[in-house]
Amino acid sequence: MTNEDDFLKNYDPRAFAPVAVTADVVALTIRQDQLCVLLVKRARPPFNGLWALPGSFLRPHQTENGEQWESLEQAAIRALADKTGLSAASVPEILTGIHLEQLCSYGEPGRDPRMTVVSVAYMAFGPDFSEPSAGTGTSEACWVAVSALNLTAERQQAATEFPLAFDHAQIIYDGLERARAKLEYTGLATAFVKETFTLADLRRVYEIVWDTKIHPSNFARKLLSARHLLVATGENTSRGSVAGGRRSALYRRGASLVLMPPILRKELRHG
Amino acid sequence: MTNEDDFLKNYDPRAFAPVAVTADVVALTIRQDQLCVLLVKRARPPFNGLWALPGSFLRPHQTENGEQWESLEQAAIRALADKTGLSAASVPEILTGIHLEQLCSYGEPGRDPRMTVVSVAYMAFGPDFSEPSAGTGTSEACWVAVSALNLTAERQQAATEFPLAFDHAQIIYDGLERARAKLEYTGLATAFVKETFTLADLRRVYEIVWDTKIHPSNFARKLLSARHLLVATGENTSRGSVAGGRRSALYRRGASLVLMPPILRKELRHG
DNA sequence: CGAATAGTGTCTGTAAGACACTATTCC
DNA sequence: GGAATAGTGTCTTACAGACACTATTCG
Repeated sequence: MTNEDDFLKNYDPRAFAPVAVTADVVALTIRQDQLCVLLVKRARPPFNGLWALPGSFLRPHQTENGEQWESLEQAAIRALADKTGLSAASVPEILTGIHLEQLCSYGEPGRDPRMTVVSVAYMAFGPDFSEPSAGTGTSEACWVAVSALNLTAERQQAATEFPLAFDHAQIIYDGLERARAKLEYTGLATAFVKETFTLADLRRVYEIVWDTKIHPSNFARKLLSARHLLVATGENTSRGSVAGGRRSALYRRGASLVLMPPILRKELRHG
Repeated sequence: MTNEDDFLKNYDPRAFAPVAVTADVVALTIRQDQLCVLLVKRARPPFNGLWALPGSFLRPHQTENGEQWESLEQAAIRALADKTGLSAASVPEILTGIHLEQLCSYGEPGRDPRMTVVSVAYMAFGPDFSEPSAGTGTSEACWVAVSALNLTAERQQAATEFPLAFDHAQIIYDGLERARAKLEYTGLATAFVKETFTLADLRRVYEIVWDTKIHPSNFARKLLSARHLLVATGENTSRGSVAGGRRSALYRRGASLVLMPPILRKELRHG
């Protein structure tokens, strides 16, 4: 393959017009009975002062073998770490118990006024990220209830306290749809709770993300009938709720991530 | 916002190290009772002589307002048109009745030996694309039965007549999974058949994509019970099959794209 | 004890899968 | 007529949703 070798030696990557790639993260968690997304307040143009998803340009870093590029997923993790004031050292730590997955890519011309930017959006689900604090290029970072974003069915925003930069309203909208859909047929809800949890904890996740009430006993029957989704620890909670009540059994994530048969949202049933 | 304006005026996009973005298309259709994917044979390095998905670098084109970049979707359509010998003029035409959707993005360092390349993969589903012919940079283009690719569960290839370039084995594997999954809960099967079709045509799509047998009458009951998925045209086929048989009713896609309740694949039922 | 929560048992309606049976149509 | 396909009717089983009832636990 000397042909291939010659070709590569003479290849000039800068012959192409520049495109930039970013990894943006839609991080979701549940706080105070509300579904919240992690946002940062931009401290520089473009969209200075508006709110945005934590994101980062895909970039090379130095290794002993010279310049080495990071993967999209690494860039997403770095965005989550940088912009929330977590040290790079704690990256493996914040990933413990945090579920990261790719959402979608966005590349409409003009979505970034600087140049053509393709953003690969990721989703992060977690029970409790550490308290955010502003990172480079941002003046603030906080968890914002998604209801406060006033997202419309057209994936835009109505008047809000948190105006979003770029096309991030659209990305967050898509991310929420993904999260709601995945609760139906996967064990994603377990990503929102701590390592051990009760069925009531899980039910609360569904009720908050879907904004519905769910019948407790049927819910328990359904989740426990899915094989290898939940594993009983044999332990119980140390006490009932403040208002009284029996102590409930504790569970842990099982080997399976699929919820079969699925729980279908009422509004979607019957097409 | 003069601050923003100043910032943009002085912004140099070439300050960033180069990344390239491509749109690659996993085009699927059914030919001769086989699920087939569109592949091109590369006629230049890298991976000269190996098979690849039709793809194209995201690039600017000239308009009356100067340089304007295309969207990811436009690049995907262009890849489908260019590399299959269809003229650019026929692009709207080939899109008639072809369903295009984004699959996933791939950006592992080293996946392209030339430079860092992020590929945004799209899926295209159609009843019958026009006959492919080699485009720029390719020596051949044809529909290859996915079974001939010998894809393994690890998203690699076993020995095959069609060795794939880059990480395209992985992309195709992911695309097939997506297609199989979407048959369960959407009307995607209608994208594989002509504008009017019989229930047997649809059933054949399921049987080929899932590689299973499906009970005809239960299948019909299921699809007809999904509201607004199919619309009876009132017409029948002009004749039965070669071997005899009653004439069957013809249907058209309805307004709905969701199949609710879903048809679950046997191997996935019960978790 | 009374209120609140966890968990079990049971009934009912819906629908999936299986299959028998009728209706056509080609050869 | 015989084979093949389209479409209908019905039986059985499984399970979702509803709800009554028991078991705990806190104040």
